[in-house]
Amino acid sequence: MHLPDKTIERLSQYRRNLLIILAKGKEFIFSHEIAQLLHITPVQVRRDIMLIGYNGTLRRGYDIKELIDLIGIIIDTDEGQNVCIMGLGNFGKAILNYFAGKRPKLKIVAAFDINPEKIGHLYAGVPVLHVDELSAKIISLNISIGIITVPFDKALETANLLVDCGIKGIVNFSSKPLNLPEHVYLEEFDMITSIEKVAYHTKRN
Amino acid sequence: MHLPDKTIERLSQYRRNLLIILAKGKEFIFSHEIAQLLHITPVQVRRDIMLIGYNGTLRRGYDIKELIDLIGIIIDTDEGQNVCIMGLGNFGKAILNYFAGKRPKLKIVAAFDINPEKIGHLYAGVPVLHVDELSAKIISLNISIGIITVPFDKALETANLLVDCGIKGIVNFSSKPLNLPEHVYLEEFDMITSIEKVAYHTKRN
DNA sequence: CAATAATTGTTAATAAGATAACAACAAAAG
DNA sequence: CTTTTGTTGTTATCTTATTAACAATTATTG
Repeated sequence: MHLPDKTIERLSQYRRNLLIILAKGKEFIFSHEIAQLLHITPVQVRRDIMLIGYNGTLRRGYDIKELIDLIGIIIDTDEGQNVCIMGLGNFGKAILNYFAGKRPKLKIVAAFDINPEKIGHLYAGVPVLHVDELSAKIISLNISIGIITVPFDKALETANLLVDCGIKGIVNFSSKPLNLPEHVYLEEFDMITSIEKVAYHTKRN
Repeated sequence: MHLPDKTIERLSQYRRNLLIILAKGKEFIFSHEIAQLLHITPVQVRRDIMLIGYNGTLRRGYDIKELIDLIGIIIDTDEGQNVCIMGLGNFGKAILNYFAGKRPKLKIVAAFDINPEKIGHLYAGVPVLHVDELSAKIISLNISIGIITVPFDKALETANLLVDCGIKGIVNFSSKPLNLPEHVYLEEFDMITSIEKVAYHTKRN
């Protein structure tokens, strides 16, 4: 089954919002209610749900629990995946705090840095290790995803390091465009571009 | 002149990379060289450049300086725009460090928080103020763009506050989907979604 | 000086994504 | 029991974005 990229993004958001709704005790939800949560159209919600092969009940909507579970089956692996952060600056810390314990199937198990003052401690419950240990730890901790938050000029070597260690996917927060081998999935995440985009759009009037 | 959204994003990236190349003393650049920097196709580069109405010289390529300047005219305003950060957690700090002095036409002039220990100090050269001052400062400092880095559950009220103060554009890093009036431009920036997207794509094999 | 290679600018084709339209049908109302 | 209303699932349409194709033309080579 092929799913469009944008659908995957929305599924992630559906799930997060549905978890909150579920916790409030609601059991069923209509497409237009989900749409309202994300500020998109109901058609889009229905289409996404169609694409993943789920069926709601007419005039009752979608079973929230079932939908959450199905999205889990699509996005996560059974055993979950382990993640590491490259660079424990403010950015890395922000992600760690943010993530800590929130996604049971996506665990940040290590942060790597080169600053001796940081190494050996825990941050948000996650051990901070020296980059020299990367290779060994990726294997022993079974890490498949790396998040790059190092400064611009270290990004390239960090990415290469991860690739050499057999990483499967990378999220790059460094604003340095990366070029990875085909078998490594890359998600670029460029803050500056986002802000400049807003600058452009706020110009007119 | 209407420019596609994606073109704007790439222009921002072209400029940043061209600035580096220019600093190295290079004067002209071919479309395929720019393409290589961002790991996209040369056609796309040429098309973007066409859309902004710039002309290179055949077999010499594009004048780097001119291209940078033109991108500046498109993205920036003459006087520049002032930006504030809402929330001086790790995320806010990361952005401040990152940005400090880098974009002359896009200045972060204030950070707002509610923690009394932070207020009154400077961080990365930027004054940290109490949110109560927001309304006054947005006017006196002429702030037109706000960056939201507060936690999930504070995001909504923070956004409303900004809107009420007449902000023109918002970048939302909070993972809480926002719904703003039409006249306020919104850029959502969802870290968790990015990471989950990578999780999805690294599943297969 | 003629032929070849390289590179831009632009139009045409394809692909991806979003929106609209609507048939099917269940529940509610009369 | 019949009609109306609301909601899903899906196909068709429209829009946006990317890629391919190629004419025009300048520099380089022989």
